[in-house]
Amino acid sequence: MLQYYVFLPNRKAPKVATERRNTKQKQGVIDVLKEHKEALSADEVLDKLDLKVNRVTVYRILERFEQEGIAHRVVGLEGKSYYALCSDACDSGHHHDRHAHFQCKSCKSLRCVDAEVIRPKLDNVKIESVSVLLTGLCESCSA
Amino acid sequence: MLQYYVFLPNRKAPKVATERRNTKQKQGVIDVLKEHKEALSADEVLDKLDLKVNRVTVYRILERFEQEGIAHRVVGLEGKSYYALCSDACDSGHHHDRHAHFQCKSCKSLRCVDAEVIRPKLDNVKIESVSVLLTGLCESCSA
DNA sequence: CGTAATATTGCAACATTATTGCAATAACAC
DNA sequence: GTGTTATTGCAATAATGTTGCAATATTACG
Ligand SMILES: [Mn+2]
Ligand SMILES: [Mn+2]
Ligand SMILES: [Zn+2]
Ligand SMILES: [Zn+2]
Repeated sequence: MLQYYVFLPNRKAPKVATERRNTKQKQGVIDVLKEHKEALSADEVLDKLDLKVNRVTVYRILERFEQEGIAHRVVGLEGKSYYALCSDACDSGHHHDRHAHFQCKSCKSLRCVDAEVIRPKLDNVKIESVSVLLTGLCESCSA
Repeated sequence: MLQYYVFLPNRKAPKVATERRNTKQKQGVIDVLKEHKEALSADEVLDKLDLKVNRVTVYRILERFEQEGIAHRVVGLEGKSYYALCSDACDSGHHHDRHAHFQCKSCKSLRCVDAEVIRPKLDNVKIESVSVLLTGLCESCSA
């Protein structure tokens, strides 16, 4: 069966198949993200990859996954980016995840939490995204 | 009149006065933050300072202002830190600002918005802070 | 299948933001 | 004024992410 960039179940093929190529590096990143419930930084992904992949490639893959709606990005309190696979049906360019995230102040681990986020109204400006980051001590660190 | 670290009106003097010293650099940073309604990054503060101050010093001053409850820090989507004076009565180590922030996707300008943020409950972990970052295009950039 | 087109990768260099160590300076208590 | 030491400035370093470009590997197509 011919596959067009099918990394995840229920994933639509892009209009022009040749625009995207299925590589073992991308698949590796997908696998790592799938295996971990926490959101991961580029370095964390790199560490957990079986395959030897260049640092820059991981950055580029994660960036593209975000654009394509395969993963979403969360900025931690230290300014680092963390990525997690999108659970909802996110489109290329439009994320529909509307959940909050939690980051541990101590170990910096960051994860999606099951708390829906509502989009407030603001005068004069149109709000395109809302990010909610909760912080505190995680289970391990508070024990 | 003798002043003990009195940069802002209604500011309590610390227990031991010698722990804190009133310098023209700190006063300069305070003045810059007071003059601008937007939250400012370290570099922006540096630019707007009349006084010539070292870059590292600005970082250190802003960091301490946050610890002392003089200013609060917001992390933008690019991972940079922005600072704004605390309006509420924030204590050393405890911020009581409970408002959201808005950042323009285009010009990256970031500002406090008058939308109160409630603290959600989470199982297993105690939430210590909540940050809400709204993004979109600011008035200037959408025109 | 074999070939051509080109998306993707790897490497090295660079950019940006922030931190650290340490000696020089300056604010404050007395 | 003098001494103590918090604060500053400077240079070096760290951490995260980006860019240019040549080499490579994936896909389309005959
Ligand atoms: Mn998430
Ligand atoms: Mn604010
Ligand atoms: Zn933790
Ligand atoms: Zn703008």
